[in-house]
Amino acid sequence: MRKNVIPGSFQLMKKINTGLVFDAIRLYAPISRAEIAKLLNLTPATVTNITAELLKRNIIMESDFGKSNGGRRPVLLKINPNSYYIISVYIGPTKVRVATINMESEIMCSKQESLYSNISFEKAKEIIVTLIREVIDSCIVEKNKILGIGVAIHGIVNFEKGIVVFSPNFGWKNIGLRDVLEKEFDIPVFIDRDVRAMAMAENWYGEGREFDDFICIKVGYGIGAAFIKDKQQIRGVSDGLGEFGHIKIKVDDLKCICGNYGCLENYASERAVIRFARENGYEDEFDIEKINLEALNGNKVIVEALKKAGYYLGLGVANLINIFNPGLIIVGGDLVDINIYFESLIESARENSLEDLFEHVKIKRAKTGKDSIIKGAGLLVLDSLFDSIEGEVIV
Amino acid sequence: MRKNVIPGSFQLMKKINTGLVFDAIRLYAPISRAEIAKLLNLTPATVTNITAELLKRNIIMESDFGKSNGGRRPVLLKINPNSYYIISVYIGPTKVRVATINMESEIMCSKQESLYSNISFEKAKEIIVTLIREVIDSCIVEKNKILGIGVAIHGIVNFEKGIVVFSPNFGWKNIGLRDVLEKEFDIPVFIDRDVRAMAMAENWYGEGREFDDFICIKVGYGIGAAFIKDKQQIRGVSDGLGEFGHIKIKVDDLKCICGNYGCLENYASERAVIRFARENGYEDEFDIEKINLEALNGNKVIVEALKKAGYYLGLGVANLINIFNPGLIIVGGDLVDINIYFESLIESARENSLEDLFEHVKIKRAKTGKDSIIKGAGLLVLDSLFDSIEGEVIV
DNA sequence: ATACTTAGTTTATTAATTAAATAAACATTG
DNA sequence: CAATGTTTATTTAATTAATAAACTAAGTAT
Repeated sequence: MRKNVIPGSFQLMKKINTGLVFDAIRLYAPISRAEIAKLLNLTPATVTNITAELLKRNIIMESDFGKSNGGRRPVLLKINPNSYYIISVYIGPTKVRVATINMESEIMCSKQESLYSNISFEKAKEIIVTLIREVIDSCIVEKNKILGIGVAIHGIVNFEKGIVVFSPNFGWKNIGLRDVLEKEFDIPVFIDRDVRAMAMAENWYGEGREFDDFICIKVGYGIGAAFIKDKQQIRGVSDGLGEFGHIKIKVDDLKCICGNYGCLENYASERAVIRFARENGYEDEFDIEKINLEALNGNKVIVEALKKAGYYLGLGVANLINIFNPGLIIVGGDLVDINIYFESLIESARENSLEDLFEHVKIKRAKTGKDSIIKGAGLLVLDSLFDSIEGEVIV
Repeated sequence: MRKNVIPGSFQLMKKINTGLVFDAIRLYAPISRAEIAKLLNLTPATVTNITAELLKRNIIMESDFGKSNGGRRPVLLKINPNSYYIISVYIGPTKVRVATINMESEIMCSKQESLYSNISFEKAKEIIVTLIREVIDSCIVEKNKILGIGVAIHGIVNFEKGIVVFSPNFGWKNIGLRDVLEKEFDIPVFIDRDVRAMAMAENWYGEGREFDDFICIKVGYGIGAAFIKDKQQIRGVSDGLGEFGHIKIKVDDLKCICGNYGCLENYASERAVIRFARENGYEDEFDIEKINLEALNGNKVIVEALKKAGYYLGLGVANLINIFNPGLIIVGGDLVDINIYFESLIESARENSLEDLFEHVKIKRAKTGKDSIIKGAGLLVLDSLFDSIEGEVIV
């Protein structure tokens, strides 16, 4: 039996158009009603109605007059940045960061705390809950202005069920994090994996702004991917989509932490760069900053290691291009910021993909920087703003 | 700027619901109005309205009474098989087949003709046009009952533009096949690649019937893939999605016809099986039937070649599983019908994918058999039945 | 000063779903 | 077996939200 059956209804119509208008303002503010109507193929009257409602709810505001185009001056609309707030949580492998962000994804205040390997969920929960309370208090946000809590976490997450399926660093398995936080704070909670949060940040504030569909890749200790289609996340049948680091690019080669052999992660991640360098006799301690420094200094072993890893990621990217014919691939992570790695990856992607397909794809570095994941976590909440079933919206 | 902006409107509402009702009848006929309403979350009144229109247009018909469930007996609806017809064309590497199919994708009559390598488009066009005329004549179809022409062709096709981008066997490049046929017959023409047609057949009449989303793989001389999401084809930014045969699974290994190295096609296609067998000293002439026979007879060289090729396809399939977390993968083609190959592929897919993801995927052989592509070509037309912009439908 | 443009709102209309009432046809039960 | 309740389907009226068209507002161009 089919699952995704959403019949046409007035609610749906309204939801679609309200969402489109909101998105148009998010993307192109300041923008006039007339422009929105043209952009979305809606009649001016419909735009007036919808914007009136958004204005009444304080979600948007009239900001200024635009320049006349030979007639009455347009009234420019924009998001009302501080009408509502979102609590963003990023649970990384070594620390947790909590922030209050506003409707324009600006960070109002932010606190963080260290985490350690194999920390129990109980302990971590206490830390997280405390940070959330602190952040709420320090921003003096009225509690009824908080739309919800968005959580990004490394590892495997089931968005629909709100469960942390597996968090390698902490050893957590099947933790019902959403329910815990919803019970604690009594507001809606959304949980997703880090790379998906990053993709959402790029979707609305980064390279993906002008695109409906793109692929986002995050290279770190491991490698993950997110797929955006029609500005929405695709999550796969069991919310497991995006284990891009575990595609096989070599047969029966190195064993991976996942138990299999020849996974891309072994050849293209930070782990891989370190291994390549070690194999060629580099003996110093190093982290990602050291690598970058050495690369800039022209250390041959490091340069070669970066080139090699970049080559392999390019191979993986080429596979995505050949399979999926995407228009945009966004790559993020510390390694990607190193030119040698990025250039090698581009060259390899070009070399290993079909020419006709490579011609149509743009490969870009993530634009949203250090805060992308925490901002993206918040966008999980914002994206649900017009999703409620009964036509009743959260706010 | 966003591209796929379809605002909510009455037209859209109607189109969605009419499409859903039609699809429900296609999939679950004979089915009553009440069941449709329950299935689709529509009110009985809406279903009455929509079915009344479909009845008036002769697209569906009332077939029989169902058993009472304690009240009035339901009236069962089904597709009116012979209300309209579709001309289906499959242009394979060595032959072209043309058929008339009815609304239930039954083949009413079918003719075929050989083609040869490097045949000019002019010659081929003449053959195809003649076959279409013959098929129309021999079925005594009133011309105004023909919905359109659906064409499936091997190689690279641009569905939107209706262009054959590249047909390796014939050496065709950028042929405007749709325009040629539309000018000739003055009815709508739709063109797509063979694997996508196959996917459509599986979508409505094969393993994909109960699924919204799946991946379809066709193994032949080469290897292609199609992606179905929400029962619709995904085609990629330049209609080039699905070059699954050209993902790299070995680094710097065998050169492929595409110019690159280490493509999956080199290790998992019919070509690969033949090469593996040759490498191990098998010298007879052989085609796919011979291979199957030898496999059944336990010829070790052939068996090993099949196992090896199956292993590699499984590796590619595992990559798809890891990347996309699909719920269903359908594999078709002559090789797949050979048990040794298929079993090896399943085992390899299991071995090379993440356990959590493999658990959620079903890997099935294509169910629609020899006629799948020609039927699928017709479904390209049927799927556009309610697509017209003005709310005016083709019929 | 007049005519024309563009922006945005208001009013009336329209399309299509939805709710509610009704009818048809059957099953169940005391 | 008559009365009652169910299920199926249609009809009617209500409702929703988009749309068309008229209109107001506020500008530019000549």
